[in-house]
Amino acid sequence: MELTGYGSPSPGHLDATFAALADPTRRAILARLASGEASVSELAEPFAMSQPAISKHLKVLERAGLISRGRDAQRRPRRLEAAPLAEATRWLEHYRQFWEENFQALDAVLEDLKEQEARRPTPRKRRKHP
Amino acid sequence: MELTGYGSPSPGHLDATFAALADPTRRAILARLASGEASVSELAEPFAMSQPAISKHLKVLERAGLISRGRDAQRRPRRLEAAPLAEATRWLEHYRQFWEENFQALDAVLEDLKEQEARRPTPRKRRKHP
DNA sequence: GAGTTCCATGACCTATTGGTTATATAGGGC
DNA sequence: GCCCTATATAACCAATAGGTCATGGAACTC
Repeated sequence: MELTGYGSPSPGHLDATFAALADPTRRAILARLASGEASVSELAEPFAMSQPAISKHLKVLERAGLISRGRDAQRRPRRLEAAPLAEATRWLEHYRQFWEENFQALDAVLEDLKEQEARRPTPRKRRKHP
Repeated sequence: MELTGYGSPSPGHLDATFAALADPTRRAILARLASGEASVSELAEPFAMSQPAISKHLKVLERAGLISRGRDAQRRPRRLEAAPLAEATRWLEHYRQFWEENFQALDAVLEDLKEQEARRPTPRKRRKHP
């Protein structure tokens, strides 16, 4: 089995990763696993749904590479595998600069508008976004 | 209907945000919008799918608060709204510490294995996770 | 070996997703 | 007013998602 290579941010994984993260039950499961591995029944206990439903969620998480399955007697403890989270984070980081700059830029634009409106009385046509 | 409010980063939004990010077409659209606002037809152009399909994707992005709609003549230029991305990133950041530690731990384990294998010839039973 | 615990899987149901085509609406150019 | 461009919307369809209940199977307990 191959760890997602460092070199190949194969975007197919992002699909599965983000899809897995889109469900609150699954996010809660990951949160639980962040504090250590846990058996299926332990993971199921907080939720008002059947064990098979949890197993399905676990399968989704596993196919996204977000968890792995161990074995300990009858138990199949799940453990968090953070690599896909790292990959997803890297994708989002790509935008961090953007939104941070964005708020600064917004301020700048507002300043600019104040100045310009103080000078020119009427702006013109083809408005872009306000 | 108005601009997506600045105010409510409720966690219900994480569902919609991650779900929106789970599709490669939508991620590509966001990437495109990171370099400036664009009309629907501009956004649709790179893709081998119909305009209504793109409009549907845009609706998903909009309901997730990831984009907003402007108006310019007949055009309805979309603009990136990074706030939900920030929220998603914050959720993931929660795990950053975890996976960074994890890789350190992995290194440590690998070191350890090298040492141990140099000494003991055969390891044993009741494996928990490798 | 019989029962029990833990988990996985199959069959089923409904709602949602992601695409299609066809049509409607809104605004600008002439 | 008429047509063209840009976008939205409706109706439809197949596939997937997220649950259910029932059953199966592996591994411990006694």
